[in-house]
Amino acid sequence: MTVTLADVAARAQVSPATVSRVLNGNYPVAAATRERVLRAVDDLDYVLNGPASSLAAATSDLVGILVNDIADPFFGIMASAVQSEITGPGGRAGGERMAVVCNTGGSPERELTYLTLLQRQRAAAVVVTGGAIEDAPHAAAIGGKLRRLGDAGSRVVLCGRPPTGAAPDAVALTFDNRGGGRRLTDHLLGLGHRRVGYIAGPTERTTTRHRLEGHQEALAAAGVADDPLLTLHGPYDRRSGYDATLELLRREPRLTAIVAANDTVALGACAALRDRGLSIPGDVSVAGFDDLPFSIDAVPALTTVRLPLHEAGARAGRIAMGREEEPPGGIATVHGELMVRGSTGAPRQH
Amino acid sequence: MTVTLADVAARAQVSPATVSRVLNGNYPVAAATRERVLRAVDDLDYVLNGPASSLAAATSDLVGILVNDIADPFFGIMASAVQSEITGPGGRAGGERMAVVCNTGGSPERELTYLTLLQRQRAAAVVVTGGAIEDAPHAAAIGGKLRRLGDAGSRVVLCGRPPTGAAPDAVALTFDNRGGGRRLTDHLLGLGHRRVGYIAGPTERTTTRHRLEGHQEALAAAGVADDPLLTLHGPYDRRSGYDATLELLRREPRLTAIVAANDTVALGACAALRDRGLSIPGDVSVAGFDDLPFSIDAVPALTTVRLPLHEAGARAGRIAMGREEEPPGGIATVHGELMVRGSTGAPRQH
DNA sequence: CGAGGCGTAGCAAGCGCTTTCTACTGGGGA
DNA sequence: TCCCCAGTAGAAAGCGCTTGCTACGCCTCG
Repeated sequence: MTVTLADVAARAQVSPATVSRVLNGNYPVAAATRERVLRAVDDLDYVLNGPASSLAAATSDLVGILVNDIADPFFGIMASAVQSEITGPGGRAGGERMAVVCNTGGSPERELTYLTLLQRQRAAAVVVTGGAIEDAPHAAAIGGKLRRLGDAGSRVVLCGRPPTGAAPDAVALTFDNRGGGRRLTDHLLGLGHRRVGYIAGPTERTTTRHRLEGHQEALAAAGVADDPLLTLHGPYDRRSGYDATLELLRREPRLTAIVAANDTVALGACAALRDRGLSIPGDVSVAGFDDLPFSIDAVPALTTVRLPLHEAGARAGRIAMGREEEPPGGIATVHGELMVRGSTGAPRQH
Repeated sequence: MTVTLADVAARAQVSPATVSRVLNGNYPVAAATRERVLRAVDDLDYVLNGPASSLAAATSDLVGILVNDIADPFFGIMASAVQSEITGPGGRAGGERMAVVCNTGGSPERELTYLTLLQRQRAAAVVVTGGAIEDAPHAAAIGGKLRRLGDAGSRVVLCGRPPTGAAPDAVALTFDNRGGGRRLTDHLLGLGHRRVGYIAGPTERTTTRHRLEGHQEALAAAGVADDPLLTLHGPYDRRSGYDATLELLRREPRLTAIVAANDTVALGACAALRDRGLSIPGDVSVAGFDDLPFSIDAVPALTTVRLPLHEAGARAGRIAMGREEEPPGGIATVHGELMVRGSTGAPRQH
C-alpha cells in the first residue's frame, strides 16, 4: 500500500518523530541520522501526506488566487505574478506552496463558494483580484467571509480591488482607475475631441464605475456636456466593443472618438470601425485601458492606460507571503500610465 | 476558537457521526435531524476542516492543472475550460472541487515539483497541458511520476501533449500539430510561395518539433528544398518573432512568406515587417498557429490554424471527473482547422 | 568526582474528521 | 404474540502526521 512516515522510520531505524523533523528541517537532527532518513525516503519513494500534515500542523501551503476569468490575460498576468512570488523559503516541507487559481466568472456566488472552499482548506493566504460587485448584500457577505478568513489565520490581499470595510485587516492594492480614466479622456479632449463615446464595462462593478467617473470628471473639467446617449454598458469582451461601436455610430454620426472599458473592448471597437470603412484615428480615435500585450500590435497601436499588472500581482504575492511590508494603513494605490500611440489623433475637421 | 464538528454535534444534540453524514449526504438521516444539524451549522458558522476530512476519507477534492504559462491565453483558455467542467455532482461535501492551476514555466523541474505537490495532496485528478520536453531522463521522470499518481488513485489526463509510454493509464488528448503545420505550409505553397521562412518554438519540445515536421513534410511533398537557413528557433513570444524576422530578412531578401510557431510569434513577425516598411501580405505573407482571440484583430487578420482549445480543455476536464468516457485506447487526436485570412496572399512577382 | 548543560532522539497525545460496526426503535408478517 | 428487518443514530477506532515533553548520553565546569 502507500508508504507512510512510519515505514520510513522503520527502515531508517528511527522514530517517526525524527523522520518528520528531518523532512521539516525545523529541529536539530544529527547529520548521520538525517542521511539515513533521507536515504530511506528515497528508497521507499515516500511522499508526505499533505492532508495529514496540514491537519496535525493546523496550517497548509495553499494560497488561493481569485480571478474573474483566467482566460483573460488581464487576470492571467496577475495570477502568474502572484504565483511567481508564492514559492520560496519560510514555508514548510519543500518550501513550496501551491497557488490555487479560482475562476469566479465574476459571479459573487462563485466568489463566495471559492472563499469557503479556501477557508475549508485553511489556505495560508488568499489574493482576490479584479473589481468588486457593488451590491450591498453581496459585498457584505464577501467582506464577512474575508474577515473570517483573516481571523482564521489566512492573510488576505486584494489586488486591483478597493478595500472592504467589512474586512479591516485585508491589505488592498487598488488600481487608480478613476485617475487613469481621467487622463485618457483629458488626452482626447486635448486633441480637440468633443463628441466622445464611452463603452463602459458591466454596471455594478467598481472598476466600471471608477473608470467611467474619471471620464466624466475630465468632461466636466473641460466644460464638455456629458451626453448620456454616448455611454453604453456591456461585458468586458470584444463583442461588446463591436456592437456598442455600431450603436454609438448610429446615435451620433459626428462621433470623433471612442473610449473603451478595456483593451479587449477597444479591439472590438476598432473592428467595427474598420468594417464600417472608417479609419483610425483619421475618422475616429480609439482608446483602451490596461495595456495588455496585444495592444501594441493593434494597427494602429492602441492608446491606452498601462496598468502594472505584473508588478501589482508580484507585490500582492509578496505581501501574502509576509515577505514585504504592508503599505501604511493596509492600502496602496497603484497608478496607471497613459500610453499615447497611434490609435488617437486630432479629430477630422468639419 | 474554531468551530469543529463536535461543536455542531453538541449544539444539534446529535453525535459527530450524524453531523458528518448530514454534510456528506451519503447515509440516510431523518429529515428532522438533518434540519436540526443544518441549523446548528448555520448558527455556528461552521466550515468543514478540509485537511481533516481528506485525511479521514483518504481522498481530496483538488484537481491539478499544469500549464506552462498562465499569462498566455493559450493556456489560460484551456485552464478555464478544464475548470468549468471540474465542478458539479459526484463529489463530496458541497460537490465543489477546486482547480489548482500550476505554472511550470515550461521547466521540467518545476513540473516534477508540482506533480509531487499534487501527489502529496492526494489530488483527485491531474490535467497536464502543453507540449512535453524531449529529454529522455526528464520524460522518464515525469512519466514515472504520472504513473505513480495514477497508481495512487488520481486520474491523469494529458491535454495537448503526446502520450507517455511511462504512464500507460493516462488519457491523452493530443493536438495534431504535425497535420496543422502541414496544412498551413501547403496553403502557402499553393499560393505560389517558394522561399518560406519558419520561426520555430524552443527546441526539445514536442510541439515545436511536430509543427516543424509538418512544415517540412509540406515542402518535401511539393518538391521544395528545405533550406536550413530559413528555420530559426526561439521562445514562444513576440520578441522572438520580431528578432527572427529581421534575421530571416537578412539571410534571404527574397523571402515571400513566414510561418510562425504560434500567433504570438506571428504578431512579432508582423511588427518587424511593418517596421521594415514591408506590407503584409503584399511583400511578405505571415501565418501563425493556435488562433488565439487576438489573431482576428491583427491587421491584416492572421491566417492560422485554429486549435479547439476550449473544447479540448473541457473534454479533458470531463474525462478527469469521470463524466465522459475515455477515448478508445486512451488516446484521441484533436485536429486543427486552417483559418485563411488576410495575412497570407500570393507572393509578389519578380 | 558530581552536577548542570547541551545536543539528539523517542513517547505519546492529539489534530478533526470518516466509517464500520453495533444498538435501538417501531412495524409488519408468520 | 414473537421475530425479524428496515430505518436511523451512536461509539469508537483509526487516517498519517506534528510537537511538547521527557529521556539519555556525554562533556565541561566547579
